[in-house]
Amino acid sequence: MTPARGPASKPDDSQRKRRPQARALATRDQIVSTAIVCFSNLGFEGATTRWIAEQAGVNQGLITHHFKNKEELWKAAVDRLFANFRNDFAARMEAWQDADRATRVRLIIRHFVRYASEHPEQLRFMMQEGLNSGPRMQWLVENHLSAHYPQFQAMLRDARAENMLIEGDDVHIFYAFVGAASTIFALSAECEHLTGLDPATEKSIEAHAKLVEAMLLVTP
Amino acid sequence: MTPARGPASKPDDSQRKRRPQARALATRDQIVSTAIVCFSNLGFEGATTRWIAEQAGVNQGLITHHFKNKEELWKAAVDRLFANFRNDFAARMEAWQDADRATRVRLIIRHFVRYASEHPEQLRFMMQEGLNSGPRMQWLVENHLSAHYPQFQAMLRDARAENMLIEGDDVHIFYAFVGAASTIFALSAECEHLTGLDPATEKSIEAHAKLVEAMLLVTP
DNA sequence: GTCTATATTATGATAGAC
DNA sequence: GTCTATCATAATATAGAC
Repeated sequence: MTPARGPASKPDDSQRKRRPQARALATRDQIVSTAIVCFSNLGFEGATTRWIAEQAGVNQGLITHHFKNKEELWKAAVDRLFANFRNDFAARMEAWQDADRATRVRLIIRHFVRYASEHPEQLRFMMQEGLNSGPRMQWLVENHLSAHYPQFQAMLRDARAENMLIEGDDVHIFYAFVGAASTIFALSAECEHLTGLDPATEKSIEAHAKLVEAMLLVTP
Repeated sequence: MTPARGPASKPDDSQRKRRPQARALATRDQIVSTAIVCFSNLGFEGATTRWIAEQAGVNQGLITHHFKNKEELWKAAVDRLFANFRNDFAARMEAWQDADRATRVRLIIRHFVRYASEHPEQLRFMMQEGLNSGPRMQWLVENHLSAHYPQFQAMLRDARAENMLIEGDDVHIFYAFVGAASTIFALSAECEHLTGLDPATEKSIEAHAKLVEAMLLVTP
């Protein structure tokens, strides 16, 4: 397949270095992307390495080579997932730095709903693991969730300073907010079967964001 | 183990009928109860029939005998789960039939939160299956969920008639409500790891019920 | 109905050629 | 780094004694 590279029996390293590495990284990338979808839809046990490899269009042996085992692949998938989340919100917060505090609170709430609609795999992932209390859930909390919760609390502090937040303590508001914002998108297939509504349409996302905002914030 | 029943080599049916049947029903019951916990915690693929049999204290072969296969056991577990839910709410609705409409709406909302806290397995079960769109999810919607959704809509109708409901359409309010009410209990292990709060305490349940009620109903 | 033993399959992981 | 072939294991389902 690859074009002949002349009579040299052992190719020198300078030629061989870049290209294979780039391809290897692409392979790794492709496996992680596919793993995110598989794990979030089927759970850790439900997703098989064979199926992930097949969907990714790579050989099953490569999963072992790049990630050692299924558990490490799962961690790589989670890392990618939260890196995307962090990058997205970091960019937004920078864009909103000039807005006043009350407006920023509303923007964050609405954007979280929008992010949930665009990344239902993130929410499914969290629920797949959060439902039982195994070691993977613990790893997830310690390595990722625990860093995000204080950011959420900071938002609540701002909202309270503006007298716009519903009464309740942080923990209850956190889970009520996350649940209200994300469940419809995490269960989008069920929603469509049950009610006929596809929650992923622009109109539906906007309606849900408006509802969640109204649920959390008191009318002035 | 069983006391000798005399010299009769073939026991007559009248004596043999009741006792073994009662024991068989108890076995069936025990398997279903255990299956509910296992399936809701680990998901369909994660829960193994071996583990369920072991936890239930019965032989693995009995699962096949009573339920034919894993799928049928799962359906039996769902049927039991929703039967409990229906019975519980039917009893409540009867007890509240004399209350005025506005009070009944508040009672239903609060009781749903309380039920969620007392039966986190129900919510975990729904989420385990609702996250992917396989045939089990379809079965669940058609055989159980589709019967409950109109009841929820009836409650919304009452609430709107009393001008106490937040603005939004039925589908969005439904999933926002279910998510806000149940997520904290479905993810109780995660919640405790992340925040230190055990959501299953009486104080916490009451606080969450109050919050969810405030999120759904407008202040008069 | 209950149990023991086993057949069959499918999964995660590995070995080794290229 | 990539691929094929294979091992070891664990799961569902079955067969048949009691």
